Amino acid sequence: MHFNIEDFLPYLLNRAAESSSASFQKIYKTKYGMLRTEWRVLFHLGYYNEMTASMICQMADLHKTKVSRAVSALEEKRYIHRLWQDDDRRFASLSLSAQGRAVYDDLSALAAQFHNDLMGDFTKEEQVIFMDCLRRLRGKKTLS
Amino acid sequence: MHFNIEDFLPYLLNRAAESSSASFQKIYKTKYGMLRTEWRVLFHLGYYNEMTASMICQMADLHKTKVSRAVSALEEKRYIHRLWQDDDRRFASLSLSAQGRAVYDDLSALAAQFHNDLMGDFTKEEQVIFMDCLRRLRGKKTLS
DNA sequence: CGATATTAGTTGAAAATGTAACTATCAAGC
DNA sequence: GCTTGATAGTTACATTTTCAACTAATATCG
Repeated sequence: MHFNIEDFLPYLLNRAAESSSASFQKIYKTKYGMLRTEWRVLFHLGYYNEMTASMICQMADLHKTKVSRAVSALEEKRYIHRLWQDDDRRFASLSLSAQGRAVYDDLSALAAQFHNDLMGDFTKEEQVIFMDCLRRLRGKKTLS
Repeated sequence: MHFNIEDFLPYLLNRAAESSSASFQKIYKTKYGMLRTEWRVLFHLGYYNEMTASMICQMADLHKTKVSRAVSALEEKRYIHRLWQDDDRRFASLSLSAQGRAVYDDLSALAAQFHNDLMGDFTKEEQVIFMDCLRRLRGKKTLS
């Protein structure tokens, strides 16, 4: 059984992920002082409007400590509101502040543009297959 | 311009990369106590036989401090030899020890199997396109 | 040769992450 | 109501990573 470095899927995926994230990371980092997890939380809230931290954990497959810290950081930056629920006081409902919404609007527009730039090299057919493979891979755990 | 979370390529790539790395990571971590960078360095040496640290930095797109620490760790585990060159005493030629080679053989066989498991869901045509897209993406830096 | 610039690699401090233990609240069974 | 067990989220500590400064060796240019 031959093993070729450059063809090893997890490695290829990581290289592609790192390389594709790198330049976009610079944007939200320098422009808004956010870390990657903060950006992830922000765009989940921007997209779904209202979520609890544990919902974000599930959807984004992030550990609760990471989300907890990101939420604190975003709250300190005044990008989100945290509303502790009366019917179950363990939960807090999270949502974007007006300022956070503005940041989200700016970044999501850039993200969409960035996405299109990346995809631009591929034919329509390649795009469909590529995205489909990625989606099917996400969540799959082999050799457990 | 619409922005859909689940379709944002860097996010999809990161999710797929994290998920596909997670279970394999457990193997080299529990079985040989290695970190990801150490595994990367190890398989580069296994594949290319002899490299300097800076060659690994270039090929694997890793920062020199990360490689430096991984090399020290691998040397401490007696998986690699470090040979300082006489003609240019800044360089050290790195190579696997017999023990390191054995570890590499074991892990690369598992890696090949793991890779095939992951790819197993895709048709031959999908595989070709998918890998091709990944390779083209790696190295591309947009919106710089 | 001697000054300056590069290159290979290391190290220390600060930032970020992961792990496990923790608090606080609610739910279920008795 | 009271005990036990789950769930939401935080905190403390150890491990990793990052960033910048560092040493040591070679290269370049006068």
